Amino acid sequence: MPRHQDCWIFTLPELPEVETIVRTLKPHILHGSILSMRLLHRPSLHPLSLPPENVANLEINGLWRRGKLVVFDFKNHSREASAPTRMVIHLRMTGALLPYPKDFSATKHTRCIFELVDKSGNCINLFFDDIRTFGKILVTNSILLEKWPFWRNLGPEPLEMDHHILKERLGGKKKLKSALLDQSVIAGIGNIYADEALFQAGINPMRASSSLDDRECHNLLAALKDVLTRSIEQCGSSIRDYKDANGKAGAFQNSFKVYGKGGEKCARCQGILAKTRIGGRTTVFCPNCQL
DNA sequence: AGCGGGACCTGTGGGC
DNA sequence: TGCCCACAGGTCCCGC
Repeated sequence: MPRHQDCWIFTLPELPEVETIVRTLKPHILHGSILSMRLLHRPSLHPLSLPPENVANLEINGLWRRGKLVVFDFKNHSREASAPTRMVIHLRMTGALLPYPKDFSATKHTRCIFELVDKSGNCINLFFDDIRTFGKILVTNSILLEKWPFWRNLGPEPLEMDHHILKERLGGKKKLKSALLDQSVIAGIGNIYADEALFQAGINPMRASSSLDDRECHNLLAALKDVLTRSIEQCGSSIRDYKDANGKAGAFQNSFKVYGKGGEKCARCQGILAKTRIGGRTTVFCPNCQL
């Protein structure tokens, strides 16, 4: 049976894409119950995870985002101490969470299937599809979760930050671009929004992160909030069009000023955008506008 | 401590 | 048409 997902799928899910996924998934699964978890690909389970067998009869009473992570909160009906109270999914590069009626089958990229009953009593399969298999599922509880350094060290949310905090967070010795991608400095920023925000703020990505003054930190945070907020309003960015995506793709890719545009003209000064690598990541910026 | 490089992975696209 | 290879990205890990 052909798939016609009601939720967006993305490559490279960063903060706005994960926010969009959470928002579109909520009406389908919030206050539903996960009956079971069928793991089809072992490596997709996080090494710190409780076993999939522990997932049984868990009511989803919270679904939210932290950085690039999707977080499920469970109410435990079985009252067993071993029952998970939380599940965290990192989609990494190509992960997707797709709810379908239960008679839809897996694809070759399906790594896990959650069988659930929604709040109206309909049977739903929530598919975790992941082409490149970098994504991880962590079934956990609040105590176990704190043993995961990535979670414990996750930096503050950029949309809830003020620029004094950003200045403090950027006080290390990294290059600015690397600092923005470091999830322990600030949560949720990936390659796309780092480059877009740095361009909008007119700041060179190769600068030492601690070299930014108050005004520059203020401008950078304003730019970050602006690109993230505008992207969320447009349901994120879709880098590649999945052929079966039912036309529901994000639109913010049409607003990119620098990402993927190395060698093209700068929209501001008409100079040529430079493409380089910083911290192993492709970085595009305008050497003329970004000082 | 930070940085570069490699590893992990697969689909895509350019060059020949 | 087909083959090869670079490339894309987030995070971890290793060695300098």
